[in-house]
Amino acid sequence: MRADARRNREKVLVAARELFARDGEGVQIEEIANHAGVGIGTVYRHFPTKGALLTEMVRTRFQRFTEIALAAEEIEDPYEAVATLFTESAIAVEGDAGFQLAMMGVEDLEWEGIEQEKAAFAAPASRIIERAVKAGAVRPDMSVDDIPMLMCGITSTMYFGPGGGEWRRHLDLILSGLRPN
Amino acid sequence: MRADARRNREKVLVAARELFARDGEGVQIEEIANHAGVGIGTVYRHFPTKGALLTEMVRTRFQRFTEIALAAEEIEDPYEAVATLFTESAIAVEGDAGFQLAMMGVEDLEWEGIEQEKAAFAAPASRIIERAVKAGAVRPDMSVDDIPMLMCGITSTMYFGPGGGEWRRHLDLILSGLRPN
DNA sequence: ACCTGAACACCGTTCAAGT
DNA sequence: ACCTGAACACCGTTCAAGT
Repeated sequence: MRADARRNREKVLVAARELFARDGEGVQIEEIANHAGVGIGTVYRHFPTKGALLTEMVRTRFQRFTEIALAAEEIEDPYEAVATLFTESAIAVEGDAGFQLAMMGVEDLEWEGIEQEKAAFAAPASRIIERAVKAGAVRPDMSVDDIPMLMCGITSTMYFGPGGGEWRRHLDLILSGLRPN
Repeated sequence: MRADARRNREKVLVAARELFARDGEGVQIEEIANHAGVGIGTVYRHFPTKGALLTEMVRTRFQRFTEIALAAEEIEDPYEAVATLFTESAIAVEGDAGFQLAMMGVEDLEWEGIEQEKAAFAAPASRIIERAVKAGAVRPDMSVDDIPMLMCGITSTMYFGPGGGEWRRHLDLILSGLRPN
């Protein structure tokens, strides 16, 4: 790839990241192109469809969840590790439409190497859950597979209520639902 | 309103109900018009925008939740009444994109008399919650206002997993999160 | 009054012309 | 090789002509 092409690709990504975080799926390609200082054609040269560009955003966001899981794993208390995993992920999602799509869309979006990235998240996340199960800090039937589903539910609720902060209560209810008994 | 106009309006609603339940927000106005056997202009004569037509669908769906709440109120066991309210609502939502929008969109959609309809739902629903709280069957801080939020979360999760039936587990976790302690 | 569908606007996408 | 933006396609919406 030519140096200027690489630079343009990067400019598109930066612009898309910013506008997408602010405006969500609604951003127009032309707006992204203007903001990046390139023509629309250039955006399409690097990302064949709008969906492909969004997918690239989601891919980047996704890695952040893995970092959060790795950090949460360091927490001593088994239950606190689980609670932190959920809470930190939710905070990352809050106010960034890019993250929200990442959370709501994980099930349908596809990209090269998605399996590895899912596995990279699942590894620390399973260890956190398993430890909490063994310690009796969460229901014995809890599994990693519950995480995306529950996070999707919490995310879907982020614009609820006046301040939009009701998701904290939602999270609270979920966490209490994960406790044993 | 002229008799033929009224008939046309009804035909549009029937067509919209069917196609909207099947295909969700994606249905095209032209498709609805064809299916109803009228011109596009007629659809627009009765519903000024696509959003207005969708809102009308949601409004109809919404009343169903009130019926469910009234039926659930008849259940003797205070906890079962709460569980049934959630479960029946979720079943109604499942597989009908119209209901799903009703659930996901309650917070932003607006229509004439929405307050009364919300109140009509809130009345039996609060009685159910209050009774369960007094009986110690759910957390003492549970309120009617939690219902739309939680149902929105469950709905957002309806296409998860292979069969799309994982929402039952989600509901299970939520219900267990609602128990006292 | 109400119905109809050609025409317009908007936005995602393509591609011929340019460097 | 890569960039550009005029042109095309699609779909929501309008409105002049018809009954």
